[in-house]
Amino acid sequence: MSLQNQEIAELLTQVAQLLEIDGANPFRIRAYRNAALAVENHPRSLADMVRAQEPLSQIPGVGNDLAEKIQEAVLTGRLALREELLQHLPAGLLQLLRLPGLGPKRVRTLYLELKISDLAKLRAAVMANRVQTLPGFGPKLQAQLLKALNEPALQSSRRLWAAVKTVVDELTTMLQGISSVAAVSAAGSFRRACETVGDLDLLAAAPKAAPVMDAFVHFEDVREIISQGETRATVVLRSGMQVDLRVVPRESYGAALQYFTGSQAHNVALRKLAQQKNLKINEYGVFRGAKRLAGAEEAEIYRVLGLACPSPELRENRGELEAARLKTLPRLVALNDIRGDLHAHTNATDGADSLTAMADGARARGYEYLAITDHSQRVTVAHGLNTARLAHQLDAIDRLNEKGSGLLLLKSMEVDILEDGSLDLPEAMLARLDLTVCSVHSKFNLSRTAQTERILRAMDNPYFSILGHPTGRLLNERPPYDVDMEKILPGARARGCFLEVNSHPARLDLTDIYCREAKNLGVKISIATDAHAVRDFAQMAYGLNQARRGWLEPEDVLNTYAWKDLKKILRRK
DNA sequence: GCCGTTTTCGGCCCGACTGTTTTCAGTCG
Repeated sequence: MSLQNQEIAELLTQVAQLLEIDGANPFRIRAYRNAALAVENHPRSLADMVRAQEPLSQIPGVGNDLAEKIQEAVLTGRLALREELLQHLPAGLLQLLRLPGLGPKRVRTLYLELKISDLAKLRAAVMANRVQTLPGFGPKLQAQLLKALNEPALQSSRRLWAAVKTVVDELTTMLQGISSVAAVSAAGSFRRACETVGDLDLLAAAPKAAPVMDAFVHFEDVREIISQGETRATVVLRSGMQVDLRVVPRESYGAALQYFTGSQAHNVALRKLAQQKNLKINEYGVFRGAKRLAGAEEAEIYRVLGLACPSPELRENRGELEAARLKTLPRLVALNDIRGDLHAHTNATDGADSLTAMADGARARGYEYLAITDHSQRVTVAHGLNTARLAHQLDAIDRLNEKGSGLLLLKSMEVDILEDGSLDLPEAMLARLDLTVCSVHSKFNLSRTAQTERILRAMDNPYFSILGHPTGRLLNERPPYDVDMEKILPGARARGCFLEVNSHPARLDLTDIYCREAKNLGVKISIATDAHAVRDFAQMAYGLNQARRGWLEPEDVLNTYAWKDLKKILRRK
């Protein structure tokens, strides 16, 4: 199996880190880092491009030399340069780089002066008090290293966006309560609506930073202050989450918000663009010489560069700057475009609420329709419906619809895709449904080929409508099953099938990259909550995040259509 | 190592904070 883009990016990053410890030309190192970012964010599989003999040097940041190295990585799974570097720089040094306070220079010093090549040797040297006497080290740094070695949990773990949202709401409310604060926002990966967030970045506008910083570091939930300067502070909350706050004057708020929202790759590209126009961007504004051209509002920053303002979700340097220049940015799908939910369970299987309660909940959200998609028989742990119980439910739905409450209940089921690719419901029953959500709930560990064929075979069934949670992953818990999305998407296209973005905060598959690929192929997406209770309907926001990161517009999303139109879209030829 | 509507050579995004220093290097985002 050939390397994924992320694995190629990881190899390039490792080379950059090793070159850095080696003391190589900083600009050469940057070239490897830039290339790693470009590869990681590239919408197409580089392995496919190599196979199709498409030139990799068309990717910005990848020149002839790196194109050759990437090709080597794809074809052999290895990089000769990386292995040469590892001849004289042990791989354990890369672990040392992850400790806060240790960068390439200090790691190099540790290795050259004390032959420290891994975490265990570092611990021994720290315990023997030998680190604090090295040049560039001191007692405080040594103590900090010991602490980090003793608390591996401090090494950053990423949290679900939905979990961070709670913290953001709390902290922004607290900061907004300070009378001098003119504006507050989360920035960074949270604002870009990434599926997980590492450190949380917050930004506030106030004429004087000191009172805001003071309130922040004394917030009741703060466990530890990592650093505190005049305008920036970093704390760790009791939950272990690290939060950075930056305070700027109101006239710089837009520039700071742009800057701290990132992504890094987006900002680097934006600054290069500014340079070409003889402008300088920093977190205080856009400047020509000493003259500030913009700063108070984020959109101004883009405007003075001749760009439309891309939504934060798009800022990954995946073509949004080009689209901003051409004024062709997408009109991203939003909550008020959503007309219904196409994946929901009731207490007939593993849901918590009754059919009528779910219908009432959907109506309360202003939806036009709700598909009831209880599990099929095979999912015994969820008490899946057999033919008789499903028939009973369909009759109940008919009776509710006849009452005409303003909400249309769609007859559906989350039908299991069995190992051989057949569907877990007889054809006569499938024929009674308005649509189906078909999902894999077993045999996650099939080979990539077998798993892909299993799903494509299921899609051959004319009653297959939507592939539910397409990769089966649970963020921070379970990896996706091995499936070739580069085959599934065109396969769905050819068969008139659709894919789901599952809005459960830990699922969120389809991922952003594949949402975009689906859009490009003309495969429409269902953004669905997989609600197991009325309260879960609120999860729609999380699925929307992912869809927006994937550049989806209302017309790309099944459940933005009125039922009379959706019915036609779903119809198989 | 990449890149070019001033350049095929000579640049390369920018600033805050800390600790180790004695004016600043290293780290981080």
